[in-house]
Amino acid sequence: MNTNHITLVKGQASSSPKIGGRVTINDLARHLCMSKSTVSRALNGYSDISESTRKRVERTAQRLGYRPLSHAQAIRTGRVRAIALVLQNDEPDQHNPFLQEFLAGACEAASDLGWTVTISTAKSDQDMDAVLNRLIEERKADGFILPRTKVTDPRVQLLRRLGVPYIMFGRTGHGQKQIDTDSSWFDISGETAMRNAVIRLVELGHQRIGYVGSDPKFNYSQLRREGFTGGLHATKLQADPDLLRAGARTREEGATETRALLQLNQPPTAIVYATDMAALGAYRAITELGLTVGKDVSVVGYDGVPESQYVRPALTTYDVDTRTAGERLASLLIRQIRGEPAEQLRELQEAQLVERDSDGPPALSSTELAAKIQNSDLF
Amino acid sequence: MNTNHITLVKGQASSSPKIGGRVTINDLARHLCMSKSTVSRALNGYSDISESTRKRVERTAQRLGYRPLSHAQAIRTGRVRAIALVLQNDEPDQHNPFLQEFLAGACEAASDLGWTVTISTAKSDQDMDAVLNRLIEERKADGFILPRTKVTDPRVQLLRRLGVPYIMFGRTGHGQKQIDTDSSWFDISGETAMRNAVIRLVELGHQRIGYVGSDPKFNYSQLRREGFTGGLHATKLQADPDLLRAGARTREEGATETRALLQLNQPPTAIVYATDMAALGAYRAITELGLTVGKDVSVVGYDGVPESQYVRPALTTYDVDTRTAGERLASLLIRQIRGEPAEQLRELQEAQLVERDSDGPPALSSTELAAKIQNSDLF
DNA sequence: TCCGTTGCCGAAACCGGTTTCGGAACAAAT
DNA sequence: ATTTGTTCCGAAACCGGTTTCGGCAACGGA
Repeated sequence: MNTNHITLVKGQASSSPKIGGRVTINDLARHLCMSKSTVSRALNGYSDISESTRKRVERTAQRLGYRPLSHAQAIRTGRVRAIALVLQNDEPDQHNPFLQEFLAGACEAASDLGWTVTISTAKSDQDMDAVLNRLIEERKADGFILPRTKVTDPRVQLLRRLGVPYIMFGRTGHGQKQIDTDSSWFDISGETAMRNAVIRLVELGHQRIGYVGSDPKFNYSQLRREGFTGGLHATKLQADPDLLRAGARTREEGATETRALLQLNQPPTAIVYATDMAALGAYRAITELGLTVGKDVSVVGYDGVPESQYVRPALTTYDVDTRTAGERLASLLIRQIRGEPAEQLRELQEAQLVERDSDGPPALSSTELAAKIQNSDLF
Repeated sequence: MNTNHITLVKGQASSSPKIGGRVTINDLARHLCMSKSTVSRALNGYSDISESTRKRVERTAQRLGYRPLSHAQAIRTGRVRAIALVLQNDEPDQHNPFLQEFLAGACEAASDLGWTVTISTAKSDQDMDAVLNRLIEERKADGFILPRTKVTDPRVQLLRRLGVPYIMFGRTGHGQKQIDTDSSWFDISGETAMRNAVIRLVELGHQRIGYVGSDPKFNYSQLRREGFTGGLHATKLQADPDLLRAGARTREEGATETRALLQLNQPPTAIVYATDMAALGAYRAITELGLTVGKDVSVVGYDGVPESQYVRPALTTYDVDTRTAGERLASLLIRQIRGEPAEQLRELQEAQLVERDSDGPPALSSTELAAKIQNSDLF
């Protein structure tokens, strides 16, 4: 009777201020007739709780649908169980067709572990610094995913200085020199793709192969370019510096660089592009010279943008699995936050060749091609 | 001397457990020699704090760089100062080129007010329910932005039932019947654009104008279709049901619907598309029939996807300012959470016509066009 | 002069969790 | 029969804020 009376009174006392029907740790403790400290430790796997009570707590928590508020935990633990993604918004040709898939991957991975993803955007490098600082000061996230790693990346410097966990999408450093010895990263081996592209084209019979790179400030540009030259080396083709063009960030620049290549005395019969955007720009340049993509000039891209399957001829490219990238990045970052050493959390993945119609055996030799272009130029 | 001693001791006592150098409300109160409750009320604009002390508190807070932890506030207030965006991921042709701009707008608006954006993805309608429930239970957000409003939207039902603030990107209901009398929304008037497209084409000399709609489950599809028929009505053109095609969700379906239209006995000399994707699909269908886009068949799209400016001929379309949409949505939602009545937080914006090369005066009459198509079909 | 307001602030409770600390109960060792 | 450990749990402090409540001082009115 006595206990009954007590529970009744307690029940009343607690039910009136309860907001939104949430069940708190106090409700749970009351239900179990134990202290809330025991409940908390049971749920958090402390070793000084007996196996039997732990089970009991877990079952009841499950049954009552108890879910701790991450921000209530955060006030003591300092962890909000959230990771952040800060997008930089000042690049040209901003439309990123992969973003949704990337987010889907990251969100799913985070969600499976009971974490959430907060997102923010920055307009410039300075703004990026401000945004990161704000998120850190207000502890809106326990760690950061850094997309589009630059060769020297101010974000990395800031986060490392503050000791905040982060993971890069892309490596820093290239060639032999691995600059970051203590960062974790996930990346897709663009250099392998570029290398394979060269080998593929050589096997198709090409002798002169051009290359159009991407924005040199991003680390992947360096890597892809090295992959390309590595491919030349592997196939014993000599590297003609005239055939190496850098820095096509947009479709238009891709067209411009392509024109430059095709107007050489010895134009390439095939061109490898560091990005699909540049490759798509090339279509126009090639067509305008009266040439046919995939016959007169072979084109190979990289990224696997959706448009690549719709252009005519469809673009042969190396497809990047962006969804998996998001997934791996989130999951690796969370593991890092949970204490695993950053330098052990690294993964490299290959891009997938998608063979389509924009490349094939050369229809003409470089010299013949030059003549044809010379001709069309007269108009 | 005495005070000096005290501050020293207190400073020591507080500096040792201080984590990450953050300045807390206790630090601030100590600095100001007042109670933390006064500090809190001063910063939150309570009326029982004198103007002079409020100023003093604010200045010192500024100087010391004090920023309250939103999750520490949340535990008492129930507000985390965050809005959520849940993306649904099961649509075909998933690549949303606008997402980044949309996010940029939303993040910037939120950030300016000191709020953050958390993001999540759902794989299906049921999953959407689960994701929303989780975010609400764990109070990860104070309100939700719902993109791609459906005609009957389960998300709206759930959130309304739970009394959680939300704002729709798009209206529900169409025609005369405004179903939601108490929801807030932001939308772009697709119906006006469709209507204007018809008027524009009629002024160019077209008599038979076709329409290819979008996925009927989305509310905007209904609205745009009504806009199109409204345009016919306004120009005294009679509405031929054969010329109305529904439900092209992808490029391929856009091509299919276009073929169906062009193989009518009296084909349209111009076609209006509810989405650019469908319009881009039409290019192939039109070309395959030996016709020229912009001469034999005029094409007008809607959305303003980046690709629309790169196809040849460049696509005339109605451009949607997605960035502003994100900005307005976030800012309206936050105002709603802060207490403004939802039904007063509604905004409608117009899409911008971008005149390009895919439409023009009809080269042939409908009958001549039919003959030409008949001919090409023989091959 | 006394009293009732009013303005302004501090003390303390509170929010929902985590973590420290100490002690009860029991078993094993001396 | 004590001592010494273990095992396991409760009480209470704590995290960084907000909010309630009460009280002191000054002020105005009678």
